[in-house]
Amino acid sequence: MGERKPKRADARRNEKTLLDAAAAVFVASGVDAPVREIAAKAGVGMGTIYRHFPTRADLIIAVFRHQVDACVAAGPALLAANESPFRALAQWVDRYVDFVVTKHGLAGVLQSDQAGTETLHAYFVDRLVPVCAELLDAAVAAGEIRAGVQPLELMRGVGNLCIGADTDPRYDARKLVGILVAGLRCGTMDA
Amino acid sequence: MGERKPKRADARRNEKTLLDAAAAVFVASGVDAPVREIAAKAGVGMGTIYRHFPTRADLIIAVFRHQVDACVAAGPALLAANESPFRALAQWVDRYVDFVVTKHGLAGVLQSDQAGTETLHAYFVDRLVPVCAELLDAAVAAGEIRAGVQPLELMRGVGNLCIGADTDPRYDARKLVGILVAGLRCGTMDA
DNA sequence: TAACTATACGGAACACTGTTCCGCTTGGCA
DNA sequence: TGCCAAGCGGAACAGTGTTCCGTATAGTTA
Repeated sequence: MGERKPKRADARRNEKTLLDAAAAVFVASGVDAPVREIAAKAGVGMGTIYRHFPTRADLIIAVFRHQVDACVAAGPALLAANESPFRALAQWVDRYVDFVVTKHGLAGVLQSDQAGTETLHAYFVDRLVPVCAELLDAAVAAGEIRAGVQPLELMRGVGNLCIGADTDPRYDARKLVGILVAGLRCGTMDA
Repeated sequence: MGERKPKRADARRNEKTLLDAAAAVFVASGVDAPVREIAAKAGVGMGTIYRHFPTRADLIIAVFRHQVDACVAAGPALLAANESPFRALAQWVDRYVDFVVTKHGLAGVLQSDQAGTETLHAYFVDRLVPVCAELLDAAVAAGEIRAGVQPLELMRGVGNLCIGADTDPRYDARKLVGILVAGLRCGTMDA
């Protein structure tokens, strides 16, 4: 598994053109830009875009795949480089937030329960949750944070906090995520 | 100010019918149910629904107005009833979360940057932020939480954390909000 | 080089949104 | 009873994501 059947030359060329165009449009108009805009930017018809990327979510995944991979790789690296697992976790979360916040509207698309988004959501979860789990477990084992927080919960919470950070300058997602992470240190809330 | 010009009898009747239908549909199909579905449920044409509620957001506001008012009223009450302003804040936030989480998709609509949602967003912010500010200030003044967190930030953060809580049983918004609130107690994060 | 075919392409068409428009109906009054 | 502004219904519009299918062509074979 892994190797794709070699496609026709024009198909390969179009796929790359589309990825470049999508990346450019995502930066310029946000991740929720119309598919037609991307097709137009690439100088390609609707059929072409949908044969290469069966759904909008697949295109988004393809564009951000490398950055997600980098984030996944950063987890163990931070854990190895830090004395404190908690600091590794905090830094990893910061890195993830930086990634999400700088892509206009990515956080919104990620959490939207619109049809067709399940693939995208699942991709991020599948890749990132295991890494988060590792960091979380290490921090718990070191006694630095409370136990009982699920990795999936934390990832979704962080992702959610990033929503709208790019459209409202009064809303500082990094700050709130910082507070959330700080909250992990305190014991269960005594309300 | 305050008193509306008296409308025709059928208009008043339709307005109430629409509110009831909308409330029912929101419960059954979520807050993002199609407008047509609400019109159908009310046995009314599209024109009628849009004359009474110029935009989807206005209808949502009308349906939830009472519950928002109740939440606004609860703020000062909790502050008066609690020895600790922090506990008042925590309880108030819990109450808000309960409200938002039990309305399918409300949190999502609230944060969506879709066109036409500004009114809805503005309504919630205008009503709730002052209350939040009061509680927040009191807790800061009592030295129970860190300073420097803006009321708007906290409200948006809490609202964001509620997104998707109704569609994924593995995601517990109340728990995460609890962690966020707990994070307010700790000093600035020492990453 | 010429023919042939699986592969790929373009873009019109579809289904579904929120919203607007306008001809028709009707409540309430003279 | 007759009038008409207020109100109504629902077709039509504009903007989504997605599908479909007739046409063009890359790559192979004669």
